[in-house]
Amino acid sequence: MTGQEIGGTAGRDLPEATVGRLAGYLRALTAPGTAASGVISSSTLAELAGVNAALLRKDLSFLGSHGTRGVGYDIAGLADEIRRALGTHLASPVALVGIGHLGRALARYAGFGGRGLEIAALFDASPEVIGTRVGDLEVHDIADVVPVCRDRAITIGVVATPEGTAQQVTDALVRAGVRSVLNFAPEVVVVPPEVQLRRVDLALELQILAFHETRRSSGAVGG
Amino acid sequence: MTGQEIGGTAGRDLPEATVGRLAGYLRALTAPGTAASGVISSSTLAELAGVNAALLRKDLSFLGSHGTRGVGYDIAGLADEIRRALGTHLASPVALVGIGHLGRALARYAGFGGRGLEIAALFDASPEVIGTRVGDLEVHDIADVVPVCRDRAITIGVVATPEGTAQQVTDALVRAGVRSVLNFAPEVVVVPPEVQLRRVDLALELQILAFHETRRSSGAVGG
DNA sequence: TAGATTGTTAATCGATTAACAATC
DNA sequence: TAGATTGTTAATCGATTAACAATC
Repeated sequence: MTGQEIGGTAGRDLPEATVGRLAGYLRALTAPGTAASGVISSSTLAELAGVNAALLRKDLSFLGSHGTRGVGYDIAGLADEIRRALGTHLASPVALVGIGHLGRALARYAGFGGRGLEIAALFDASPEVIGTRVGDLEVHDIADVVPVCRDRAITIGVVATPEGTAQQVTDALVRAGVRSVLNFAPEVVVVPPEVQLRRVDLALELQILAFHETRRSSGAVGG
Repeated sequence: MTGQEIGGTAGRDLPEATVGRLAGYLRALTAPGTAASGVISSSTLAELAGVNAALLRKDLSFLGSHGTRGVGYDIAGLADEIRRALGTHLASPVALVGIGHLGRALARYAGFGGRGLEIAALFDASPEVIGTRVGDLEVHDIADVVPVCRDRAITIGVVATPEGTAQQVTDALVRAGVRSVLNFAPEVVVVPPEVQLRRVDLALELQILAFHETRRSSGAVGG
């Protein structure tokens, strides 16, 4: 799992944490408030992205990116380099399972397009939802997940179903050829070793926040 | 920022990462599939929670928790210890701003109750939404955020509004006395130093997943 | 006692930061 | 040249893991 340099192509082997931040840099670079051309210094961009400038430079150095000493980074060029590194030009098709409120929020989320992601198929188990449309897409029966995903060459799946269903939904996605799963259900899901799994627990972040808040109000720490 | 032991009370000074996992242990301990009484070993619980057993024992050691060597941990007793450490018995009131799909998903999220969190007030800016009800709660005008939050002693806020509004909504929450903010909008938000801020970027997790997926399918690493 | 499992130490790993030589 | 800013090194920090003595 340590740095394997492959074929001399720079920017292949990015630390996990760097990948997560690069998206933030790209967002800052392309935000309405940022000039589209010209140069930007690491300290300015770092402030826009909310990180330390040394960390930003370190992250960019993984891309083999080269700014100009004494000057800064070319805005358009840097944006292109990050896009290339993240593969945002490839528009990976994504299957979204569970068309409740969270699923709809994700389906309509505007930010996907520019980030190399395209919601390509929607699935649900409820007869009232199957056959309806959300935006441009029709909601399919989860029972059809295998043919639909195969047909659209979908390899990424998002599980936004109610608690208790995540494992079977994930199993179905894996049978359909999905190799990466993002699970929003607050359950442990098991996948074969060749399948990548990430989890987002919406309540957890809030719980962590509440923990610190409670600690403060009970006077545990000064300041 | 290094371990300050305060007043001899065990479990006060938990590493950030430990706090996040404790919630997962509690969930596993209280899941339907787990016995409610008896003992459980660190390796069994670790598997249920999806973590390494040594890490689990280390996390629990921060609580001053004491299992029984050669036996394991008392299930009910451990659950209580974790609840106490996380403060889940305190039911912190939370204000939720932005009653779109994401906001509704959060408002109805069943998992909050048992986790020390209570959505106590809803706010939106849209006249069509203000005055409607979601579950037991009426949606208030965001303009009323100060009196409503003060009245209900709310110190935690969740921002689930469309892009471009997060900063002003956060400012309003801070004016209303909120000291911890969870921001779901994919923007950098600035808060006074005494206010705690966390961010969740829903698209980011998917983008990270897609990055690894793309890497694999382009043959960058052997599998 | 023998077997099992904790609690803790020490080693490892990865991520962040400060500092500064290189260089535009 | 003088000033500015990168790219990189070394120091630091925190989190994870393996190993094992303690002990039930």
